[in-house]
Amino acid sequence: MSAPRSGPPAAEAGPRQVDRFDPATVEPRWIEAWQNAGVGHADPDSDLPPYSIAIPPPNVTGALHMGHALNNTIQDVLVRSHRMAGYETLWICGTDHAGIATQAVVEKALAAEGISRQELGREAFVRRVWEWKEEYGGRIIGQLKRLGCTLDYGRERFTMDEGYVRAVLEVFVSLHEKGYIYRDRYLVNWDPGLRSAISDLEVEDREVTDTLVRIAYPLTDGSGELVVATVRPETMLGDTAVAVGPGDDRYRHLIGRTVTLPLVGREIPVIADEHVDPQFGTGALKVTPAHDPNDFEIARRHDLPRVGVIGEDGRMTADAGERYAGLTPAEAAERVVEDLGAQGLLRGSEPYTHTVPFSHRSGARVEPLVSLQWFCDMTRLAAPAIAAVEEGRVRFTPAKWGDVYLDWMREIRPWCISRQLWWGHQIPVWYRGEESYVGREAPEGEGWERDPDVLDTWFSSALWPFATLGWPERTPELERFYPTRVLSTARDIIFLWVARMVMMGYEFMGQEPFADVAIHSVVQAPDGRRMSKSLGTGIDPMDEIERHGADALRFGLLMMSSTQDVRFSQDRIDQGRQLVTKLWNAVRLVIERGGRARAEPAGAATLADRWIASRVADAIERSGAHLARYELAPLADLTYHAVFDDYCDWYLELLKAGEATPEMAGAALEQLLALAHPLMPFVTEECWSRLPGAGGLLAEHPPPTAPGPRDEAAEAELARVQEEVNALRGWRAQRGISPRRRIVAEDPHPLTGALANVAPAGDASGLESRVLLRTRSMSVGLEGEEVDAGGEIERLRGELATAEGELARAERKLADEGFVERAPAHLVDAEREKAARYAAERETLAARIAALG
RNA sequence: GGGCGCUUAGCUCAGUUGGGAGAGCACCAGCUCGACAAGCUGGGGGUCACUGGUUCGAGCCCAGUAGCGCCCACCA
Repeated sequence: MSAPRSGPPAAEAGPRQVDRFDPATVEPRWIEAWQNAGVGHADPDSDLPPYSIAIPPPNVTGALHMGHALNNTIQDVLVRSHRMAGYETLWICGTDHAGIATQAVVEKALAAEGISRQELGREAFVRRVWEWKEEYGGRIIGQLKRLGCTLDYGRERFTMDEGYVRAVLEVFVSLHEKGYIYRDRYLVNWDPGLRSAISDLEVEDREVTDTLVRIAYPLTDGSGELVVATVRPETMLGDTAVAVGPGDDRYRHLIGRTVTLPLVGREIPVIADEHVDPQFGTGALKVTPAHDPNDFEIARRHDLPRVGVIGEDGRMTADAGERYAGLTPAEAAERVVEDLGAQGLLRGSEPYTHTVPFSHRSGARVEPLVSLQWFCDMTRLAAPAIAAVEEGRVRFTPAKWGDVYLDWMREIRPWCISRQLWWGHQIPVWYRGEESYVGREAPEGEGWERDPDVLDTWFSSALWPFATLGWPERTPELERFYPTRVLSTARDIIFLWVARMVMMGYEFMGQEPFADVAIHSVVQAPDGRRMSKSLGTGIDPMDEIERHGADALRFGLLMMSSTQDVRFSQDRIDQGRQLVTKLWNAVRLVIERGGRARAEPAGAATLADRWIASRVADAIERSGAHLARYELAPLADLTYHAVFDDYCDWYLELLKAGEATPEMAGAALEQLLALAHPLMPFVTEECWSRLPGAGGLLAEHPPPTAPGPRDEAAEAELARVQEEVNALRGWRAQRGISPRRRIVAEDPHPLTGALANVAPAGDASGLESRVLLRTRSMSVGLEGEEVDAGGEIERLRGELATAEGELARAERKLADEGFVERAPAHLVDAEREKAARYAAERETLAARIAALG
């Protein structure tokens, strides 16, 4: 009887005003409250067992990106859980100076002012970078706070702060004394864009189509020519040999003779080397030791000279000859081909697609060239780090990443640690004439010049887990919190960073830097591409926080997280937001019904109470198991369903129906808030603060404990209720019967009655003639309704068909001797029970159809 | 060239030892009943990439094929 609402527009009020949860106003309050309470602060003198994590330090250039948001959410979940569980928890906070990246950003800013770093000079430039760091370095820390991360902000470190510089110097000097660090003229990956050497790990291969040119090298004695193939014709100017396969009959007679290098006139030998593939090109390989890694090795084997024709400026050197010096390699290539053509020495060309190294940093094509650099030999450092993973003292999750790590470590090569940059740890080596000095401080005496190069950023990052704790001093923090417990990261820096931390940890602390390495997903753009600013595919986590709140973002990211790459899913963030709202509203209801925190269940617990206690116990148990295995998505999922399904959908409905007590409602809610808190700290903290009887911060609450024991009987009984209620709801929906219309049933469970508006039939036999729904445990009828025989028969026939299908299926299985003999007994029994039940149902249905028809 | 991973509902993804395929979103239908319309209830929707094998039984184990992705690698 709903009269159409009419009247003045004012009366048409929208939905009733509700007290909504607003993350934008609530969340910042708690950041401050946690900070004031010292929630992230770690005390090395505490008696509690330690639990520490070192944050992968974000670059000072940076803003929080989605990968940071996920990684730091994971770490905060771990840290908050352990803090609640009674560990003295330290989450080490800090940022990385990120040599190349930061220098590039500042250079770019200078360029906008029309200044180059060279014009500014080194000292002034470095000052500018420090200013930049002061201005922007704090931004990402602020963003971590906004995400809810409970780092120990009071102990913030920077990879170039005073103490850290001491640690780096100490390590360099020590490794040099041990003979691991040495200086050598060696072929390195030269980045002409950066004008610096870069390490193997900073090189990426890209596919490029070049032209393979065939060039004739005349034999010196004039008896013919040898044709070589190359994609880099300009490098011929630096050739010092031609190599052929040792077993290649075409060229056997030429080995030991010489050819005259065109355009240059140098007489160079024809040599035999295993490296040459007779099948490729002409089977003759021009050898340019100064600009090709293979040729470099060939030259070593054959003791050939090296002629560098490309310089560190990326241009042809004087050794390339007057006609080419100063040109870019591309220009030189063109001119070389032209000149060779003029001399009639070209023997054809073809397009050739191959992979070519590019700088990961500047994007420039890497120019391999021989250069004087500092290297660190890794073989001795690697040994204990390999053993650690083999023996399980450092465990990767998922374990396959341990194999990837080991494969790389076992083939480890020297690490080029010097960079021709200005921003970074300057190499602690001084020169005076032929003398050199390696030390923590400048040597005594006049005329010493410090090595201008700086160390690879990862050299300092490798010390992070112990340098941040005060090493080389034996500080209380170091004693207490090293080794850390877990390193959380994506897989892309396993070699660059993780492996090097393990090596340095063993070398300088004699202990692994962390017990676990938890590798999480890389978050891709929704279309599967990389999230990147330049591609325009980036999604800013701060935008998501602004729109949906940090809790929703955290939950969504955890749901997405996995062991493989995942596409960013807005829907998961929405799911998080819904859980936030649900929790909020649940608390409102519980408060309204007199629920309290820390409530002692007064009277006898009801069935519903026993059931929710058991469900909460189950959720807590499972969450602990997931947490221990770094399974964050299942953890988030079970939290969602514990709150949504068990507590809100079922338990609170029972509470409203008077079948549960406010005491248990409060007690269970308290534990669910504690359970969800590490995932969604803000809304849970806010809810906690509103719950009568609650005091103190949820962040400092003990870990969730079940408000009652596991209760199989209660769970089984409620499963029956759920089955009945679901059947009734489905039936009502199908028949268009309002939930408000009361129906009768033969022997419904009392809770079914309460939830589904069902009353026991006064006269069960009377009901039998108008049974409209049958579940495993009850028959349902509608009072006052005459059964429409036709429609009812049709419906019953449908049910009959289903029952017969199920029966046939069960019988088929039971007829299978293999199944009956070999399957576990409980499965066979279950199948027998099923067969019996459906057989009975078939009879009942057939009888009812007969009665109606 | 070597290695690793992926392929499950329209979309994004779960699926722990092999024992009747799940979630969120989307879609359809019905609901304002005092926690929640940022909601509730119900529903439809899948040849688990393909082929073969092992097994009483395979999304799951094995072999192979195809497509996609990632990592490592010194063939001009």
